[in-house]
Amino acid sequence: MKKNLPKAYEHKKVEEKLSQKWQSAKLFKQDLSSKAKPFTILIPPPNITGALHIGHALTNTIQDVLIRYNKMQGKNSYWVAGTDHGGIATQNVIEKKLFAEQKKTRADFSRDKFLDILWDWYQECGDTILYQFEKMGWSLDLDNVRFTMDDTRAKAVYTAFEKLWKDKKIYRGKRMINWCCRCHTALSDIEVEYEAQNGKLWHIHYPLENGKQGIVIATTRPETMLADTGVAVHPKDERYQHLIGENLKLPLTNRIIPVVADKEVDKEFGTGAVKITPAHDLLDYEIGQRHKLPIITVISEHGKMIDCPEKYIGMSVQKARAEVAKDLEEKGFLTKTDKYKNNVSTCYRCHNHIEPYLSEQWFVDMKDMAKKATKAINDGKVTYTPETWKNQTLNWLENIQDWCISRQIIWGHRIPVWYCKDCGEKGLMKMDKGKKFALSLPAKCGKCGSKNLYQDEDVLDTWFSSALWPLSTLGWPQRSKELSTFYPSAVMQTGYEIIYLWVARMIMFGLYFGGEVPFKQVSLNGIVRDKTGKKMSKSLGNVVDPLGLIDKYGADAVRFSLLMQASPGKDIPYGEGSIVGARNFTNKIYNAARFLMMHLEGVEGKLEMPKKFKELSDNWIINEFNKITDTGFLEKFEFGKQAESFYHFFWSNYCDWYIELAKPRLAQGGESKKEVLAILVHIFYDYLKLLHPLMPFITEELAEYFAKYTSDNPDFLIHKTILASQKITIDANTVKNFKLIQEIITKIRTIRSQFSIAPKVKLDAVITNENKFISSNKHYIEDLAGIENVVFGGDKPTQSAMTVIKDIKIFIPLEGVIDISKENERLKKEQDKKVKDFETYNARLSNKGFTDKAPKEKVEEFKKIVSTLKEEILEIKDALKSLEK
RNA sequence: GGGCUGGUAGCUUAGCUGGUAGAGCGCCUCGUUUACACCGAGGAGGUCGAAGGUUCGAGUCCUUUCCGGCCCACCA
Repeated sequence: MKKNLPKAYEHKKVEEKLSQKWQSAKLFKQDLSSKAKPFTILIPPPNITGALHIGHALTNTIQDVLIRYNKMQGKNSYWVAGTDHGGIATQNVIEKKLFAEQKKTRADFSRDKFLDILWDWYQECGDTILYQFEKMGWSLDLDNVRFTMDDTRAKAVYTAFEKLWKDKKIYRGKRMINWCCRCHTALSDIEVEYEAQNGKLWHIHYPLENGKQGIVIATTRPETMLADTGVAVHPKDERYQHLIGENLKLPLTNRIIPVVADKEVDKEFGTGAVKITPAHDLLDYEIGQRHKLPIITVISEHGKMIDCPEKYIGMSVQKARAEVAKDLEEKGFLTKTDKYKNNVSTCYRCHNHIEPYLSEQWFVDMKDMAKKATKAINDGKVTYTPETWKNQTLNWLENIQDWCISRQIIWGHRIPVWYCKDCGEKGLMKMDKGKKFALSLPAKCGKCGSKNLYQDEDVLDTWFSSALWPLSTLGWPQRSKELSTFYPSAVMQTGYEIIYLWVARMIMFGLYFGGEVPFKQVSLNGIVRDKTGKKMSKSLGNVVDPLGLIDKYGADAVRFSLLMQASPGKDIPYGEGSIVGARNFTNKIYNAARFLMMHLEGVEGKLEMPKKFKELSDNWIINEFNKITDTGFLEKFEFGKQAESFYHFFWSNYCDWYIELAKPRLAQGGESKKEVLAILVHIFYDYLKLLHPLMPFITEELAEYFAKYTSDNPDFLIHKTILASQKITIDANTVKNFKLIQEIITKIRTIRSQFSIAPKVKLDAVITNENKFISSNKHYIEDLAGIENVVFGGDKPTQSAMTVIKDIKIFIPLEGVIDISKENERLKKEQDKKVKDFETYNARLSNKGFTDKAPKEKVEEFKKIVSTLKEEILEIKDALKSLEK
C-alpha cells in the first residue's frame, strides 16, 4: 500500500495544481494549422454583473464536456471565451453600488466619469469571472478572452450598424415603446415580462358636454383619464349610436372630448366604451392617430404625474390611481368598481413597472431577416434539441416586430450617428483607421454646412452586440483565417429563456452579415432551481454559490452532479444532496485507484493486456466496458444518461463485482496476479479517458500514474483518443452466464442476511443436481458468498435453507443455526411471489386471444417462463414439506 | 385567448417502435473482511394523476378530464 496516500480524495490540491498546469501548457489555444474537422463552441458570454451563478456552471460545464469529448474524438475543438458588458443589467448593478456607497445617482456623474467607473468595474468583475472559469476546469483559453465592448467587437458593431444603415434596414422614428421608469430607458418588446395582478375595473361616467347622461367607460387605469382625449365605441354598437360625434366633458379636468367610432373596440368588454389616452396606451395611440385626437402626456419618464391638475402633480402612478378613483367617487362619477385580473408589464431587469411611452427611438426592420432565418431552420441548417423549441422559434419569427435598439443608458455601444443642431440633418459617424476603435464627427453638416454637430446620446441594446457574437468573436468583419476556420460553429449551448432575445437574433444576424447560419445545432438546457423547484434569486435567499461548492466538494463533483441531472431543455432541481453523491463518486474512483496502486507496488514495466481472457468475469467486464463506450448519449445531448451509465459501470460493475472477484487472484501472486492486474489497470485507465470530459481533474491526476503501466505515452488526457477499450468478441452466453452466477451469489447472501450469519462464518453450499457450468465457476460463489465449498450431487442436507433458480437447487446446511419457523416463513414468501407470477403468466396463456394473436416467440417465451416457475414452485413446496419433518 | 411542457416508490427521476415497472437519495436490518463508513451486504416501499376507448395485452397508442410549470398575445 502506498503509505502516504490519504484515505479520502483531496480535491483542492489536485484541482489547483492541474488548472494552472493546463493554462500554462496552453492546452486550450486555438489551432489554425490543424487539418482536423473544426468543432467550435462560442461561450454565451456572461454579463459582468458579478460572480457566476450555478446556471452558468451548468451550461458551461456542458460545453466543456462537448469541447473535450470532440477533441478526444479527433476534432479540432475550440471554445471561444468571452464576457458581455451587459448593458442595463450592469449599469443597474453599478448604480445600486454607487447609491449604497456614496448616495449618488447617475445624474451626479458626467458621462465620461460614469464610463470610467464602469470600465474599472469591468476589470474587477472580469477577473472574478476568469478566476471562476479556471476553477470550474473549463477548457477556455484565458489568454484570449473577448469582451463585447473591446476594440475588435466595437468595430464589428459599427460595421454591422453601417451595413444596416446603408441597406436602409435601420430607421429612427417616434413610436410607442416600452419604457422602464426605473432604468429610465426604452426596452424592446421581448424585454418586457408580464405579471398577473389582482386589479380593479373602474366604471366611470363621462357626462355629455351639457351635463346630461353621457357614457360610462371601464378602465383599469383611472389615473390616465387625465390624459384622455376621446372615448371610442364600436361603430355598430346600438347602445351608443346616438352619441357618436357628440362631445363629453371629462370629469376632474373638464376637458371637452369627442366620442368616436372605431372597429377595434370590443363591444363585449366592460361597457363597450373605451376611454382613449393616446399618450399612455398602445391601442389608444393607434385609435387616436386614426381619429386625429390630440396627445396629452401626464406621466413623466420617471413614472410621475405631470401636466395635470395641481393636486396630482408629482404623484407616482400608483398613488395617482388611488387618488383619482377617490375623487371620482366623491364627485359621483364612479358608478361601479369590479375586481379584475390583468397583467402588468414589468422590466426584465429590475421588475419595476413599464409604461407605454411615446418617444424617438432607433429600430431595425427584421422582416426579411426573419424570413431568411425561417428558411434556414426549415431547411435543417440549424437543428434544435429538444426539437419543440424549433416550432416556438418559427412561430416567433413569423410574428416578429421591428427591433427597438436604442437605450437611454450610458453603458454600451454609443449609437454611431451624428445630428446637426441647425438643420436636423443626421448621418453616420466615421470609424477612425487604426487598431483602437474610435468614431469621429464629420467636419461639417453635409446639408447646411453647420459645424454644430453632436453624436447621438443613446447606446445600442446590449443584445445587438450579442447577436453579432458568433461573428465578432472570430474577428469579423475581417476575413481572417480564424473566421473561415471556426465559423460557423458547431453547437450553441444555452438556456431556453434567451432563445428569442439571443439565439434567434444570432441566426438572423449570422445569415445577414456572415452569409451562413452561426451554428449548426442549438442545444438548450433548463434552469437550475432550488431543491423545491423554485427559481433561485437573491431576494429568496436560495442561490447557491458555485465557488463555495467547489471549495467544499471539488469542481469534478459540482460538474458531475449537474451533468447527472442534465437532460435537454429540462429544469434541474438542485440541492446539496446531489453534490454529496457526486463527491462520493470521486472518492470511489480515487479509492479504486488506491487499491490498484497498492497491488502495483513492486510491479516493474508495462502490463500486457492478455490476448484471450480465460475467466468468465474477465470476459464479462470487458463486455460491460465496451457497452459504455458507444452509447451516443453525448451526441444526443443526453448528459444525464451518459453520466449515469459511467457511474453505474464503475461503481457497480467494476468495483462491486470485478474488483471483488479479482481479489483472490491478486492475493495468489505470480502470473495470476499479473494477468488480472493488467485487465484491471487497462480498463481503469481507459475508463479515465472516457470520463475525462465530465470529470477532468481527478481523471487527469490518476491517469498520470497509470499511463506508465499501459503502452500509452504519458500526456494530457485531452490529447488522447477515446475508443472502445478492447474490441474483443465476447461469447454471447458470457453475460447471461455471469448474470446467473451473480444471481446465485445474491440469493445465498440473502439467506445469510436473513439468518444473521456473520460475514466471517464460512458455510457450505450443496447443489444436488450436477451442473458443469457452475462447477467450473464455483470459485466465484465461494469467494463472494462466503462459501467454504460448493458441493455437487448427493442428497439434500437436513436442516438447511434452500433456494431455487430455474433447475438449480441450492441448499445451505445450517445445522444448529437454522430457525425452522423463519425458514418456513422465508420459503413461503418466496413461494407466494412465484405463484403470483405463475398466475399472471398462466392467465395470459390460457387466454385464447393471446395464443392466437400474439407473436409465436412471445407465446413460446411465456410458456418457458411458466414451466420454469412451475418447477421452482414444486421445489419450494418440497423444501417446505421436508421442514415439517 | 393560443401554444408548449410535466404528473411513475417519501424525494429526484429512467422507461425506445405496447408484452409481468428500473435507478440514485432517503428509510429499515446486519457488518470496523487487508481500496473506500464519502464503505459493503441484504430488505421494505409503486393499482405508473383520473375516467373512458383501441388491443389477446397499455406507464407506453387515442379521447376526455383534473392538477402543476412555462411561453406567446395591444382587450381597455
